[in-house]
Amino acid sequence: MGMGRPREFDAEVALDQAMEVFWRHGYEGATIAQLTEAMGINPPSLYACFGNKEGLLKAALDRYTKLRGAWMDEVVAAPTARDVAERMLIGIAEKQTDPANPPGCLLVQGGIATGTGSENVPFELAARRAQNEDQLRDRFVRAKAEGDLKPTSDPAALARYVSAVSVGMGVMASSGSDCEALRQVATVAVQAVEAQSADRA
Amino acid sequence: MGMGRPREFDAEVALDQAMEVFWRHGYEGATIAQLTEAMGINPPSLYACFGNKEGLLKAALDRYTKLRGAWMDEVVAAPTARDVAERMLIGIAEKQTDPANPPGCLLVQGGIATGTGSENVPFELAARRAQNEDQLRDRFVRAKAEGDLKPTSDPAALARYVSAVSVGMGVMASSGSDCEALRQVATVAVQAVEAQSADRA
DNA sequence: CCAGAAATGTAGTGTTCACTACAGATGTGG
DNA sequence: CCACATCTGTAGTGAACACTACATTTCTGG
Repeated sequence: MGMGRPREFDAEVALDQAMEVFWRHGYEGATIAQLTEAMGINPPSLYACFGNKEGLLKAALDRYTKLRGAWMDEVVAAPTARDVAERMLIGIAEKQTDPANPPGCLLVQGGIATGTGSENVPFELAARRAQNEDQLRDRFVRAKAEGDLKPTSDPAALARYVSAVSVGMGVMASSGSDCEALRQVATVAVQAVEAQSADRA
Repeated sequence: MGMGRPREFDAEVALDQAMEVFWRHGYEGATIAQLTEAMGINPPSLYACFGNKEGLLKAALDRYTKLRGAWMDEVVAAPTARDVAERMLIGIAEKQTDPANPPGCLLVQGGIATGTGSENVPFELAARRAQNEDQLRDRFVRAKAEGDLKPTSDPAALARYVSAVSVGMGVMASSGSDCEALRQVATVAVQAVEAQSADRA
């Protein structure tokens, strides 16, 4: 009894291509047509190999986390907690803007869908968030002028930081974190602003 | 020449309902059927009043930012930069987990689509992110045991914090922020971890 | 009370989507 | 070389989607 016709494509190479599509367009924004084209195969091959669209995503996530797992191991190998945080966050800044990859993180971006015809919606949302950031920056500029923030502080960077933490908390909340968890994040986050504040008189 | 039949629904009330649907399901995840049902109107009324789905989203965003604008005014009225940050971030922790509203922030959640049949994808992504957080927490527990972090520090909260900042940076990157902007955020963020570190010997 | 203007409800339209039936191709074991 | 198992390409399938034609209703101005 024969073993059947062998597969004509490399599953790992195909997964890399699928990962890129999910990364760039999100789970729902990625269509089977886009995926099969990027993977260089036809729909029946995709379904025979990965079950369905969600199975393909999970396989791509496995590959993604495996690739990043090696990097995370390096991160936690840093000598101090401070250095761990620095290595991780600075590394993320570089990785997530590396033109070799789609921007952002698959684990976040995968949930952001930009189906054909509504690619501008994410930018519309980003523009609204930027308004908040501007308002914060103006306030921090004033704080610096008043001597409330250190002369060496960067009000724009601080505003961006608070805005980024807010966004992170928003994603956490939407995936089920409770108020206490968010409050813990907020409490820690405030300490960075405190570190930029002038000493009390 | 008559003025036509008057509208039978209140546009602002309908917008509130639409905002809730976009907030809960994201832009693409929200279907016209869901929107019209929540708004208590039929599709032709929706299109006559708001143009199309994207027009409805923008109107809902306008209403959302208007509602939050009042709150942001209170936030920036705090006496110091530190208090501004605290008021904002603690307030967000409470608002985004308030059961009266969908979880998270419309300005972020609007871009996260969970169309019918794939509601579990965001949780799948969240679970993968939680793995990273666990790894960080373990590392920070060790750091505390080694005396690297202060005895009063909370390793789990620190890990959640670093994870939240990472997510926020991911969203920023995906909406166009460059490496330098992210690096600024990272640099500020590290200072909160530094504040929890024991003094150098 | 009547003519015109605008909103409403019903019932679709064409398109796109994830997914699959089917026939042919290509391999292995006996 | 033959029976069988598995992959491949073509060509669809039904369902869901955003959006709309149309007839009807409800109002205003004269």
